[in-house]
Amino acid sequence: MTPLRVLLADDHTMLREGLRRSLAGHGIEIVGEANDGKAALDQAASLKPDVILMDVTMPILNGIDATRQIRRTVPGCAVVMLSMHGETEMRSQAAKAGAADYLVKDCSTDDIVAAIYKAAGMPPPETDSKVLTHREAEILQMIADGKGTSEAAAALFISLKTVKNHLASAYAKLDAADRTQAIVKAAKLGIINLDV
Amino acid sequence: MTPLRVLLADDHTMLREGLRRSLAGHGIEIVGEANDGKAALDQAASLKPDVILMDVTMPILNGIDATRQIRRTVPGCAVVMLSMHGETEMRSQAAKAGAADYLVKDCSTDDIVAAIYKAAGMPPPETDSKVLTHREAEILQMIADGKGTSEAAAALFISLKTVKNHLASAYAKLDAADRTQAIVKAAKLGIINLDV
DNA sequence: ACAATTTTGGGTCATTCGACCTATGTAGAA
DNA sequence: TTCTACATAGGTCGAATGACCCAAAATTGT
Repeated sequence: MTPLRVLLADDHTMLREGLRRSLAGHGIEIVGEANDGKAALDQAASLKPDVILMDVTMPILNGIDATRQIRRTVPGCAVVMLSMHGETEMRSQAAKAGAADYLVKDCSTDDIVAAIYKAAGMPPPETDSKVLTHREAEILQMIADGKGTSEAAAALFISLKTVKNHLASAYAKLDAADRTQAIVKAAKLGIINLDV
Repeated sequence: MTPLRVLLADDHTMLREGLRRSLAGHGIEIVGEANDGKAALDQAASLKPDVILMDVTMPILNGIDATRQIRRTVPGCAVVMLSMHGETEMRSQAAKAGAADYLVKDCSTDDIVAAIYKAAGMPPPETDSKVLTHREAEILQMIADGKGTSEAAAALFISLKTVKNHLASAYAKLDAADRTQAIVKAAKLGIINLDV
């Protein structure tokens, strides 16, 4: 019922925003973001997230060392490590530091979601909040970002009619009377994201 | 810059929601709500809010006793007491327990805001995010809550035209092209609230 | 008392929106 | 293969929306 509370720890803002977007709609709530290992440590203590998605290479304090300390000081937080490459060496170090999992950054969103739930000791919510199709959610997100119907159509290289159809379908599924309600409801469900 | 983190402790859900609404748009973030004194104690420790708005009469553990314990265990949290009545007796007990202020529940939102900032040792943000007039924000909130234009008009006993005018005015101030963008922007600014 | 702001109300206009309908191609599942 | 779901695209139609004007109470501040 209550969404998994996740902390993002990565020094790349762009990647964090991408993750924030990608993880929306999977019952995952991003409760905080950290730029470096030290910040991750602090936020882990104060926010007590269920899971921390932590990059290996970060300034000030690297992800491995941060994980080791977090596992000691905040044992309730599971840590999923992210890395650019899949070096065996790193994997074992991460495991030794107490990481629940180790992912390479080019894996799919579903992989990340699965790893997060596995780390939290929960099964992924399957069809849970997957009320909307990818396309519907994508278009709804663009509307929430301030694009108009025709702008969304242009950006996606599809017809205005198609955008309207997807929106209409989304409204029906969300039981929303208009796009404003749809945005609000989708945001509440975590299907789209109003941040950034 | 960063909003004041406030915890609401009151056993009346309705009053909490009202406060949540009222305090939006004053640079105040409601980080949690508690139903009773014990929950307030727990959440004060875990959330470490800047200020706690605490009712005097609550089940399990009353507000005065909860305040006393919180002031001892989480000295960083200032406590503003709320009461139905302004008994002198209570006031002095609250002060003795370490409350920063004591408000009667029929005071205005501005009074509460002022008390919260005073308790946090900060000046209220004056004209800060007061981009919209009360009426504009009120109507925008109703739209966000799923009401249509005419429903809002009916609820406020004013003309449909007036509602449209307020909305148009709000759009202009928020630099929003339509109501959806206006809702999103207003929510980001904390002027309205998408929760509840 | 006066000025400024807010709230209220009106009108017109083109544009957009959402409801309702059908239809095609492409997947994937049974 | 057949069936289902999805994405794509079109049409029509009435209603709602937003842009652009305007003005008069009511409130507030000075």
